[in-house]
Amino acid sequence: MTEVAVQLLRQHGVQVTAQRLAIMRAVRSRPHATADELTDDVRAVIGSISRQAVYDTLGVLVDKDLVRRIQPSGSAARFEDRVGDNHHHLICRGCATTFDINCAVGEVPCLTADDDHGFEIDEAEVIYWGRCPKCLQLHTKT
Amino acid sequence: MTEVAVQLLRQHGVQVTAQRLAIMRAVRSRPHATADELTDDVRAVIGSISRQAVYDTLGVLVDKDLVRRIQPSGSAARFEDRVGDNHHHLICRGCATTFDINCAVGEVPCLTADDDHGFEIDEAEVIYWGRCPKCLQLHTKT
DNA sequence: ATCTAATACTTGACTTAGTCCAGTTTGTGT
DNA sequence: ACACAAACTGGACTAAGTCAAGTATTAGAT
Repeated sequence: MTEVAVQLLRQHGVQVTAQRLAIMRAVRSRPHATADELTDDVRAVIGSISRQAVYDTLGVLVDKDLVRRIQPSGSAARFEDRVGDNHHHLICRGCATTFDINCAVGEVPCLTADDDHGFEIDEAEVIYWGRCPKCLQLHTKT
Repeated sequence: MTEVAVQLLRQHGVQVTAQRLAIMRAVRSRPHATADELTDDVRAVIGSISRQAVYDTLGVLVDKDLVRRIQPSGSAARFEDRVGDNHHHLICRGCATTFDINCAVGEVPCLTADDDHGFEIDEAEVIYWGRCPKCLQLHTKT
């Protein structure tokens, strides 16, 4: 029985390499990590990898919709393997902690703009900004 | 009669300087511009300005809610002076052209997450991604 | 009108995130 | 096992933004 990651890659016509598998596992085990954090994780497992391989692979995975890239203000891009369910994100302005949020109103109302200006829209990205409980305490708001 | 920009700054307890006024006018006259583009615009008007002054000023203006910062994937931060009305954005994946979009469902449904994880949420940012008519033509999709 | 303290601006070095490119290595179908 | 396409490495480079020290400007008090 072949690992699921291997199958996923094959299914999408992508060559299977040690680096790619390690990156996929890293994304899975630490959602919302930056490319740098993933690089560290991968190095801890397979010894070494070039920065370029990490960026290339993440690019390929995003392209094949095996991984989703989110890019919040003021921080590097983050990656997650939860794809295809149109969920959103809640990010702390203080510490950048990120949570997944299910689509707000049950259906997918956020997916339809009132005027599409002739665009072919393929995604509606929603980010909720605020402060997590921990950061609220620190900035003593009386 | 004092210019509106001057009044706005004074009202928010911010010193009025030639640089700040020029930046505010630039943001007003070219919405969704990057810091670099604004720098160029300002230089064209008042001769010269340091990069730092531009970043500082934009930071102050964003802080005082006189300007809003948006940070789309794969491009530098962009700024606009339309604030306080919770509108969203439609961005072309091809050329980064950006349009304002009024809140999708009339009310503000996008502002409430189904589970706030104890966060104090202050903003829901929505970005619609797609391809503008021009870019659709180029990538001949038959 | 002048002075002064606080605020803002300039310059230049630095950092972080990411890309480009040339050369080497590895995966996969035959 | 072979060959070639695809992927990886290493190093230089770029873009966006920040830091810090010194100089100039603003705005309120005299």
